Amino acid sequence: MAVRLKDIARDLGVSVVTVSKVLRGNTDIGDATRKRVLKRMKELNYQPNMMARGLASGRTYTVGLVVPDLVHPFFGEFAKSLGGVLRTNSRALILASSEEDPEIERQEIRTLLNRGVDVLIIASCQANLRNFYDIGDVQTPYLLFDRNFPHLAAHFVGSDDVLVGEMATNHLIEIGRKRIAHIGGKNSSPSFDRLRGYRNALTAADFPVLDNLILSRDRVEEAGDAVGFQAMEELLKLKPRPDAVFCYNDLTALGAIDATLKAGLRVPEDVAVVGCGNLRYANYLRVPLSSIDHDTTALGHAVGQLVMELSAKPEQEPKTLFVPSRLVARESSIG
Amino acid sequence: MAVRLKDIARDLGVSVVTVSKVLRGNTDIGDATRKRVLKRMKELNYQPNMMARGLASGRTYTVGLVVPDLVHPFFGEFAKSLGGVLRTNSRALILASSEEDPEIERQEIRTLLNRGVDVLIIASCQANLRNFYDIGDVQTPYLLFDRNFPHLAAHFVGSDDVLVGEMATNHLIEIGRKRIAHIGGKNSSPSFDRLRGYRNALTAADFPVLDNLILSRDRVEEAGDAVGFQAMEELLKLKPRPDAVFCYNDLTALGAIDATLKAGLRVPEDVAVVGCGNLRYANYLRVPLSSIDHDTTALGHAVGQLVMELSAKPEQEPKTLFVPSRLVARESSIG
DNA sequence: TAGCCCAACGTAACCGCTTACTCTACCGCA
DNA sequence: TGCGGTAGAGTAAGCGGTTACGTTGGGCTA
Repeated sequence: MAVRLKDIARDLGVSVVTVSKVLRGNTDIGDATRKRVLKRMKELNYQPNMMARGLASGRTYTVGLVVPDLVHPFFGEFAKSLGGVLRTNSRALILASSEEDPEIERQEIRTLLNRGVDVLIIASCQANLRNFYDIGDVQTPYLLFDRNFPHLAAHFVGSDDVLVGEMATNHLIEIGRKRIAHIGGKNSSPSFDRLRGYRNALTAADFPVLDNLILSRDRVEEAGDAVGFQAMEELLKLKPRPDAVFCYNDLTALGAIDATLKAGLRVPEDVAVVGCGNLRYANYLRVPLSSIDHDTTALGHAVGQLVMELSAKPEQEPKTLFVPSRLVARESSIG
Repeated sequence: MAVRLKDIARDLGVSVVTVSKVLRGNTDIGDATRKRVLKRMKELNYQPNMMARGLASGRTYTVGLVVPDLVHPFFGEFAKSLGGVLRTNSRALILASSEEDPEIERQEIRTLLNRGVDVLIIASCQANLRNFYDIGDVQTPYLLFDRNFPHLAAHFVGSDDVLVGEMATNHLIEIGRKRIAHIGGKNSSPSFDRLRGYRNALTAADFPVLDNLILSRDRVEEAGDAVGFQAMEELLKLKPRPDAVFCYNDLTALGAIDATLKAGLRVPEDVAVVGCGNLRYANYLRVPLSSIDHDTTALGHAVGQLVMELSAKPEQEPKTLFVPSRLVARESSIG
């Protein structure tokens, strides 16, 4: 059986409360007693029972994370980075995957709240704010990452996706492309914002924003390659056809490149492609992919930081934190 | 504040125990009472407090998972698949990443045990059994996956890695290769076993097993591409040089292919390459990669299954479960 | 020397739920 | 008619901590 406070108290002839106070660094314990208690804890390798502590104190030293898809390298890297921060702060991470299904997401959020997580971290796949709202009856602090709800006064940590869209598009402009298309997503703030960035960049360069060069598609996260392939096929039918495309993410870009090559065209000579996410294997692809890198590690650290702040002081003015992104140019654009 | 059993009991004029019994499906409650209780639970959207339940019952409906690296798609996919099974069984998943560091791993295991997980799932990065052993003082059931300790009587779910090695090597033999090399790992059961499979296959085909064609390297998981690159450079210096290589994993294979191409040789004409893991992007690589697919989804399901059995009946004869793997041949071997 | 305060520790209640028993009718049966 | 059995409920005691207050005794001040 595990060692309990009671065991230590008995061994030392003090009360459980005294031991508990030592454990939590309470100051009203004498130095001699404190040392004896600490010594005995070491000896017995005492480990507090988190459930008991959680029940009594209302704090669990646990944070919940809900992501849409663990397979997505972005979320994997994020979880890893976040986990590191939490570990050094003695917090455990309860993980839930929503599989990009809003209903599952709500269920998972409920579950995590029942388990009494101190803070909830969510990359929500809800299409809109309303669906998300009914987590609002709890006072557990939460923060959004990657995907934001613009009109929700919540903490947010993520990329500045407008900037991301601008960077990618500007890059294509700078390498001399004239007809730049965009294959985007739907129903998520990164989709909207990257598209907005794309428009901004074109406008700033006095390029026309052509509706038929903008394709917004569903399922870009789960089946991006197929979606990108099909979207690119459509774009290539246009006359004149685009000479560049900014894709919502790397998977979409892979599909787009595939379609381009299958059509007998060259990347980047005929069509330059920029993706988003900078996946680990970008260098080993048929055409090494130019991509926007999100610095997921920094993102994880930033979120971890905020989580610690929130668990110390739950009520705070909503903060928005942008983690800088950068373009990594490879052969798909600068062949 | 959240709804408690007490609230429901008060509303209905029954005792807390009665409500608790209904909640757990205890049979000694009358039908009328049961219905009233259930109705009120629905109305108030009652959600049991897992910490209280855990504390009182010793069962938490929580399982702990320790993986070496979340970024590795294998573990990401596994966690996703497992998470699905657990969700349908109302279990939560606490995730810990050991970063391939044995010390962190032990720390995480301790943490998870303190939190009272019902079952512990581990892909251990301990180099040997001894380091792993001191989790043995607890009676929390645990199961190993992916990486086994041959002499530990523990539950194991994973691939039959000997078979994996044989399949990969046989494939290379079947396409007519004569000098088949192996770039392998160190200190993990998959490394040993895949190497053994490689030897088996060669021997069965009356091929010599040449030591200079076998390179066992550290860090194949975290930095596989660099490791593979360097190892391949070495192999290519041999005279005569190998005409095929079976790599421990896909990342290693990517590095190996890279080195081969950089040396001015062709894949697969001069050197055929087979990897392991069948990563999602295998099709989009410079040279689409032949690889052994592990069916991670099935693995997750199998583990989930066993977890449920163990949480119902913790003491069981250790089981070993192999999930079938299959070869997916692509251009890196059958160009 | 009375009075007070504070350091150092203890008491009791409680967090929300489960577990093992106890209690009370009421029924059937000999 | 009396007894045991049983269905349907309740009681009490924890699980291992924490929290808000008490309680001590000794040193200091006036």
